[in-house]
Amino acid sequence: MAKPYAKSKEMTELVSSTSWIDEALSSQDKMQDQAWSQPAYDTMGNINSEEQGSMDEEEEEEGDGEKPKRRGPKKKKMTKARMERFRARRVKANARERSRMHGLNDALENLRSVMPCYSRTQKLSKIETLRLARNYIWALSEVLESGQTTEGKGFIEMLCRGLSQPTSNLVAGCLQLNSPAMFFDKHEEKSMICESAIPSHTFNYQSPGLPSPPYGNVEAHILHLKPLTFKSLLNPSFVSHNPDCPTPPYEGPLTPPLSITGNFSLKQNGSPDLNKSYPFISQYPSVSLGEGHRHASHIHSMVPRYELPIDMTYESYSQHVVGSQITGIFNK
DNA sequence: TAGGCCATCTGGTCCT
DNA sequence: AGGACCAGATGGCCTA
Repeated sequence: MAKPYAKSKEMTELVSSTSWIDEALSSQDKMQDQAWSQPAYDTMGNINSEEQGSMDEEEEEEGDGEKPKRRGPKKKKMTKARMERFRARRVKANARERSRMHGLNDALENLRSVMPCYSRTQKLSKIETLRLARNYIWALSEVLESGQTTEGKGFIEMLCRGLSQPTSNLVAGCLQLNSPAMFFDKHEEKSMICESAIPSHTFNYQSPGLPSPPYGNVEAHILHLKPLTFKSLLNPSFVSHNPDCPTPPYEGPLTPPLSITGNFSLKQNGSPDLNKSYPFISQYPSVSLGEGHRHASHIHSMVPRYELPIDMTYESYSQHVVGSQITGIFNK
């Protein structure tokens, strides 16, 4: 089952460290040195005559008089010098490729950080990040064009389209948790929460009969939604131990607000908004945008994208924010 | 143990 | 020639 990917400790340290590449390079060089120090074999598994004879000529006529002559450029034999050059090229190319992929991953991490549901410890997989990003853009477009609210099932449905069930749970859990009013406005929705017999710790965002992850029918995903159980959320062990915990405790500086122009703008000076002790913290402190962007900015700021402060559990959050509303329901 | 996800290596292709 | 990009192969890690 696809689960939000959590990097191992070593991997996290490796990525965050600046010295990883040197170490990786040196260790890989060592390994490759060992590999390359072995006698050179040709494609048939025979020891290369150049290695045996230690000739330094780079090109040599191939001495097989039996096989028919081949057209095209003659295949150069791998002399020692050519092998060394090839090895050096290969090592450099590998390093470049690693660097390129790290750049790609950095970009992906940036993308993750502006998703409506972000955690550094429990990351969306690459493919799910891209899918969620696509949905996010689409959902925001819908909000802008049709005036649809971001605080409703419709918004969550748009976000969850095509996502795997675990990711849908994650996103829905995040957004529902931070938009409690959404599910307490209507009587029937209260009933759904109270009546849903939900096993253990998972968000019951599943749709019975739905193809298992990864990517079942989109409509099935969103049309069979049930709200999460706040009961499970209120269990501290759920927050601290459960791998499905939607947003682990906030653990770092806020992610930069997304500029409407498509650039990521980062407030250089501490924003008063960031220093406030919110029960949960908006990711988008007010930014100065042009008149034309005002509406878009407003819409964007409405997107329920929050992370819990580090010292706040879901329980304390729920008690603090939802208060008697939830308590009353659970006491039934 | 299978499956998902990942990083890395590698060879091919295209471009400068 | 060398760099960027890509896709396939491989093996490690993690979880159900």
